[in-house]
Amino acid sequence: MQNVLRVLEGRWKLIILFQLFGGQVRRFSDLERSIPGISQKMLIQQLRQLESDGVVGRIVHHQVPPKVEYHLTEWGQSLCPALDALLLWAENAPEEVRSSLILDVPSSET
Amino acid sequence: MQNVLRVLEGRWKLIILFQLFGGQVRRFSDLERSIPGISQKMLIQQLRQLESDGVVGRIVHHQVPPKVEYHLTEWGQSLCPALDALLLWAENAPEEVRSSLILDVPSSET
DNA sequence: CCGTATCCACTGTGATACTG
DNA sequence: CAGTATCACAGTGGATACGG
Repeated sequence: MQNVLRVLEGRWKLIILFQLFGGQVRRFSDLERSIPGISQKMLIQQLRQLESDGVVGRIVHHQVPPKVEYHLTEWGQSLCPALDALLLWAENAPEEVRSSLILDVPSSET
Repeated sequence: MQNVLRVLEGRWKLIILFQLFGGQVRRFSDLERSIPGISQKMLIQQLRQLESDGVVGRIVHHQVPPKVEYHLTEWGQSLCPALDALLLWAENAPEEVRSSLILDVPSSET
């Protein structure tokens, strides 16, 4: 049990999983763009861990330029109900938590 | 969203939450005993964070000996469906993940 | 019983630069 | 585009001892 929960540990794991929610197939650069604040290193690291834990699958298309796609495995898919419940829970969060103390305002140009 | 998910980050958060599942009211020492491997420091630290994030409530009974009880707040209760789904997911985990590489065999006595 | 304080090691995370 | 390598740092986590 503890063992299994550790699969989800890591700052970006759940966020990544949400991106793959519902059977989506996403490219590396796609994920990178969709998750503000994540670095390539963290993205690849967490993906690799999820992959080796059997939650995420990885498909390499041998092309130029390279193209790699990620998706939920079957077991990963079975996480979706939990993800869904989590989403619902997060939406009901009190304001103090939502805004937290974390203010990252990436001033997008001018 | 990211902000809200961070409430659940931390090695013992989910495990603690599972102990409080379904409206249980548990004492400090009770929790400590129920979670093998956790230290007092970690238990109190994670409890305090959960408390200040509004997930867990704390009730002090001014007695000798002291008695403090923890429980889920209303918002914490609304996490239960997710916890439930997570439990179901964990039970469907492939064997490789369940056994993982973590073998902690605390040789008891002798 | 329920914490707090301190010390210390480790590992998770992040910025940056580089490669196939 | 996708990924690796390195370095540096902060926070987490663990052991132990002490206090109300």
